[in-house]
Amino acid sequence: MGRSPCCDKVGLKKGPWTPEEDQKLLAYIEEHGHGSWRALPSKAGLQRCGKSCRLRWTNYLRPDIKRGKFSLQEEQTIIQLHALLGNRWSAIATHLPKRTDNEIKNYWNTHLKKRLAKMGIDPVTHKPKSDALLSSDGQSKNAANLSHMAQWESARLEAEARLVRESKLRSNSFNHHPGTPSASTSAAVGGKTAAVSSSPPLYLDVLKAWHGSPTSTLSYSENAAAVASTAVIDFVGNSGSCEGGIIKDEGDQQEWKGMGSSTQLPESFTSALHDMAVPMDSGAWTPESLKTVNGGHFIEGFTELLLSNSTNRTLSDTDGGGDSDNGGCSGSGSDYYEDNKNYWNSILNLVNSSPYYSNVDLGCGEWEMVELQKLMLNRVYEMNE
DNA sequence: AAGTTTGTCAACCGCTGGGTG
DNA sequence: ACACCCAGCGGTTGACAAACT
Repeated sequence: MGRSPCCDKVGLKKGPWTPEEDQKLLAYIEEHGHGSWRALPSKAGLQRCGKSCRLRWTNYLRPDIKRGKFSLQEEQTIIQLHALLGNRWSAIATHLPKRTDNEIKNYWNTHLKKRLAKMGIDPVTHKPKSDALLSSDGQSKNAANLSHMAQWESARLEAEARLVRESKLRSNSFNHHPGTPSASTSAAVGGKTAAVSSSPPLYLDVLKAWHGSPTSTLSYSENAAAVASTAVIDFVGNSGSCEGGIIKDEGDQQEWKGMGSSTQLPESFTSALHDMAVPMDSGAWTPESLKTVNGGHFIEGFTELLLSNSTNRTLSDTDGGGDSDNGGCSGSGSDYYEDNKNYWNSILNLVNSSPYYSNVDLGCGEWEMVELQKLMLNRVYEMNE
C-alpha cells in the first residue's frame, strides 16, 4: 500500500518534546502556519515526523487550549455526550471548545469511567449495571431504542462538528493569520452562516454516518422514522432503575444532582406535536414552510417541544437538597422513572442547546437535517393519532 | 528510607476516509 | 478505477509521579 513510513524513518526523534522543540514548532507555525505537516519538520528545523508535530500542536501547543482541572459542568457535558456518542472524542470535543479530544479521552478513562463504575453505572451504556441483568423485554428494548436515538444525535453532531471545522478553516484563511486558530468555537459558529450556505449538503455526512453504523440496517427514511417513534416514545415512557440520572461522587466531595427535578412531560405534548407536525402527504418541504411550523422557527420549536417541561439541568454543586444516601432515589418506581427520564432530557437539552441551531439562518445543508427531524416528528404524529 | 503499586497523561500506533493525479 | 498522500481519529503504551506498604 501507499502508506507513508512517517515515524519509521531513521533519524527522527520520538518521545517527549523538549522546550526547545516546542519553541521551534511554535515559532514556525506562528510565522508561517502549519501548512503541510509533512513538510513542516524540515522547514522548522525539527527532527520529528509531521504527524508528531501535528499532535504536539493540536494537543498541547495550540494557544486556544484550556488546561487544568475539568469543571463540574465540563464533566457533566462529557458524561452526557458520551451517553449519546460513545467514544467519539472528537465529536465530544466540539462541545468543549477549549479541550482536546485527547484530553477528554484521557479524562474519561482515568476519572469519569471509574467514577461511574464505582457508582454502579455502566460507563458504556450509562445505565445502572443492574439493568444489564434484566430480561430482554423491557429494559434492553429501551437500551436499543436509546441506541437508535444516539445514532440520530450522533449523526447530527458529526455534521455539526464538521461545520465547525470548516468554519474554522474558513475563518483562518479569511483572517490570513497562520497558526492562530479561531479564538473559540463560538466565534467560528458565529461566522458559520456564510460557510454553511456554500458548504456541500450536510445530508451526505448524515447518511454516511448513519449507514456507517454497524447497527443501522434500515433505510434512510425508515430509520429516521424508527428513531423518531422509538426515541420519542421511549423518551416519554422510559423507565430505569433507581440510580438512573443520579450521580454522586463522594470522593471528590461533589454531588451531581438528578438532572432536574421530577417533572412530567406536558399534557400538551401530544397536542404540541399535532401543532408542529405537518401531515405526511403535505407535499414538498421548503425552508419557508418549515420555518412557519409552530408559528416560528422549526428547530427551536422542536427543541422546545422536547424540553418544554424539562427543568433546566442543575449545575450547582452547592445544594445537596434532594439527594439521599441512595443517590437521591426514594426507591419508588415513579422516582426512578423520572430520574432516568430527566437524565436523558438533560442530554437532549445539552445537544439541542447547541448554538448551532439557534438564532441563525439555516443554510441549504441544514435543511436536510431539518427534514430528518421533521420525519421524526411526523412519525411521532402518527403514533399519537 | 526503599521498594512496589497505582494513577496520570503526553505521545505513539495503526486504521480510515477524503482528496488528488 | 486505481494508487498514493495526507490528516484525523480512537486505542494503546510507557514514562513519570504520587500513594501505599
